[in-house]
Amino acid sequence: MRVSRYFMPTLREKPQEAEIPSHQLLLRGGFIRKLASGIYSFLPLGWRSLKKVMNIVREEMDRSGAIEVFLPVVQPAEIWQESGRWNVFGKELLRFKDRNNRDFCLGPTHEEVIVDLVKGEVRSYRQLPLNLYQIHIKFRDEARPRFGLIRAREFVMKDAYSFHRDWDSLEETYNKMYEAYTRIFKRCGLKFTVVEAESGAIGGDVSHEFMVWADNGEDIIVWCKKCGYSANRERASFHVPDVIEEGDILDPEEVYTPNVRTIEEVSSFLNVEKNRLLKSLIYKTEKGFVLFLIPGDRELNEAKAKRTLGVTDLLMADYEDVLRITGSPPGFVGPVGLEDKVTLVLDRLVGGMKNLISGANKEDYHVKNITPFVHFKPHLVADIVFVEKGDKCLACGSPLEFSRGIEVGHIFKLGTKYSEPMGATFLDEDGIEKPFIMGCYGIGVSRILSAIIEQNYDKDGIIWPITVAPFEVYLVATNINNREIRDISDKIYEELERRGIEVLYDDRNERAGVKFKDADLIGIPIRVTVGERGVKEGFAEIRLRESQNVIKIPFDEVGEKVDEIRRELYKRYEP
RNA sequence: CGGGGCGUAGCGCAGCCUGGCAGCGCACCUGCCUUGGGAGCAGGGGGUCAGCGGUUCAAAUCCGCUCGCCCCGACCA
Repeated sequence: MRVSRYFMPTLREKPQEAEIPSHQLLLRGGFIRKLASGIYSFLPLGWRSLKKVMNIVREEMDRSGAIEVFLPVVQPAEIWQESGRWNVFGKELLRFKDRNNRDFCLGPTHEEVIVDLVKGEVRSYRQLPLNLYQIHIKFRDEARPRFGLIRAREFVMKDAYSFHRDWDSLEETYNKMYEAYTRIFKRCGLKFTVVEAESGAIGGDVSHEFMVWADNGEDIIVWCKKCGYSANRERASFHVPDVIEEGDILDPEEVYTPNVRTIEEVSSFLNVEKNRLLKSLIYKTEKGFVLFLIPGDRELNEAKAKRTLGVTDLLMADYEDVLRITGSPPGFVGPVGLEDKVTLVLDRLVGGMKNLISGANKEDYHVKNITPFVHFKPHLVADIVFVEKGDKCLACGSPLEFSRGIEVGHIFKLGTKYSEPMGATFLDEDGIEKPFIMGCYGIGVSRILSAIIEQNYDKDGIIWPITVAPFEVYLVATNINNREIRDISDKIYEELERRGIEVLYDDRNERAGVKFKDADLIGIPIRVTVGERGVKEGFAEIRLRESQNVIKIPFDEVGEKVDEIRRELYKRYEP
C-alpha cells in the first residue's frame, strides 16, 4: 500500500479528549475516530489491527473445537423477559420500540439469544457438548465511557457459550477455553495474569478473569509474589492473624456520645483507634434484614456479603428501617440485643477481639466493652471485607501485592442460570429431561488493542507486536523527487509485496522527518529506508521500531533479510 | 446519578474578567525554495464563537435554560 493513496490521518498534537497513552496514540496515529461518547469508527490502520486480533481469536477458538456463528444485535424484549433480565438489567441495556410498538434492545451480551436458539434445535445428549461463539458488536450504554476503546459503549467482543449434559463436561470445555485464552493473549504480545473473580450478575459461582498488567487499568489485581495466588479486589481473600488479646473481658458500659455518628467522629470523640470500633451496617435483602459487623477501619465487600448469605439483592437499609429495627437512628447501631431481629454476620477479623465499641441502639449513646460471643451471638462468621494493603496471603502468609490491570477476558461456569428459566432442556441417556449445564466465555476484542498499546509504546508512538501490527514493514523513500531513490524504493516495494509481506510504502512528497515521525507514531515493527547515502553506496537501512538499531543491507538482499527478520519476530509470539 | 471542567476554523488553543473589526499555531490550497527526524518565505481558502432565549445602541464576552464532551466518584454482564 502506498501512503500517498492511503487514508491515514495522523495528528501532530495530542487530542484534548484523550487522557491515557493508548487513547492518545490511537487517535494521533489515525487508528480510530470518535463519533459520539464511547462510540468509535475504525480507520484503515485500526481496522487492520483489529482484524488481526479477531483472526487470532478465531483461529484459537476454532482450534479449541468451538464453532462460529453470527447472532443478531437487535433483540426482542421477550427473551429477556423469559430469562428475567429485562427488569434486572439496568440502564446499560439500551431499549427502544419498533414501528409496531414492540420492545427491543441492543444486545449487551447474548445468553438469551443463544439459549433461545439452542433450545429449539438441540434435543439429545448425543448432540452435546456444543460450544458456539461469535465475534461482533456489543452495545452497553455505560454510565461513564472512558479511555477510548477500554470502556466504550459500542465495542467488539468475542463471546462463546457452551452446552453440556453434566458438570464434568463443562469443566473440560472450561479448561479448553482457559488454554485457548492463554494462547490468544500470548499471540497478541500481552503480559497478563489470570485471577479468581466474582461472577457478578451474569451468575454462576466460579469465574476467572484474564488481566493485562497496565498502570492505567480500571481493575485491581491482588496477588502474591511468593505462591502465585491472584484474585481481583472484590474476590481476594487474605490471612487473618491469630489475635490473642490480653486482659479481661470487661462489662459493657454505655457512654454518652451526643451527635457523634460516624466511625471517624466516634474514634476521635472517644480517642480510640478505629479498629477498636465495631462498624455495624444494616442491609436489606430478599431474605430479610442483616447486620454486618466489621472492624471500624475496614470496608464492607458487598460481593462477599452476597455470596456469604446466598442473596442477590443487597441494599443499605433506609432511615425508617433502621429506626424500627434498632430503636435508634443510623449512627448508633450495635449488635447487642438484635439477635432475634436480624441476621448477625460477623467478620472473621473481629472474632477474637475483646472489649470493642459499638452503637448502643439508643440515640446519642455508644457502648464500650462489647465482646463477640459474650455479649452477642453472631449467626455467621465470614470474610466480608475488602482486602487492604498490608494484608497477607491466605495461602502462604506473604504480603499481598496490589497492581492495576485491564480485563481482557472472562470465563464463567453458568450452570443452569439461563437454561432453566428459559426452559432449555435436552433428553439425557436415562430418559430424563434436564436443563443444559452452560458455560460462557468473553473476550474484549477491541479493548485488546488499547491494552496492547498500554504495554507497548514510547515517547514517539506505538510499538506493535508484529502479530497485530497493521503492516509488517514501513518503507521510507526519503526524497521521492530523487529519481534514483524513487526507482530503488519502487523495486523494493514490489519485491516485498511479491514475498507476501504487508508493506506500507511512504511515497509522499514530504520531507524525510515527517515520514520518520509518522512511522514511529503508528509503530510498524520493521522500517526500511532508502536514502541518498544508501543510493550512492548501494544499501538500504533496516531498523526495528523496538530497538532502533540500524543495519545496512545491499538492495538486492533487502527482501530476503526483511523476510528473515519478520519470521523471527513472529516466532517470539508463538504460544 | 453526585461533584468539577470544557465547548471559538479539521486539530491544539488565545480572546470572555473589564461588551465595540473573530484571532494565533498546526493542518489545507497556490507559488518559490527545500528534502535523513514533524523546514523556510510569500499569497490564499475555511467560522451558526455548541444551541435557544434574555439584557444592551451593540453579545464569543453579561444573565437564564438546554445539549454535547472530558475528569473524579457512584454504578458496571
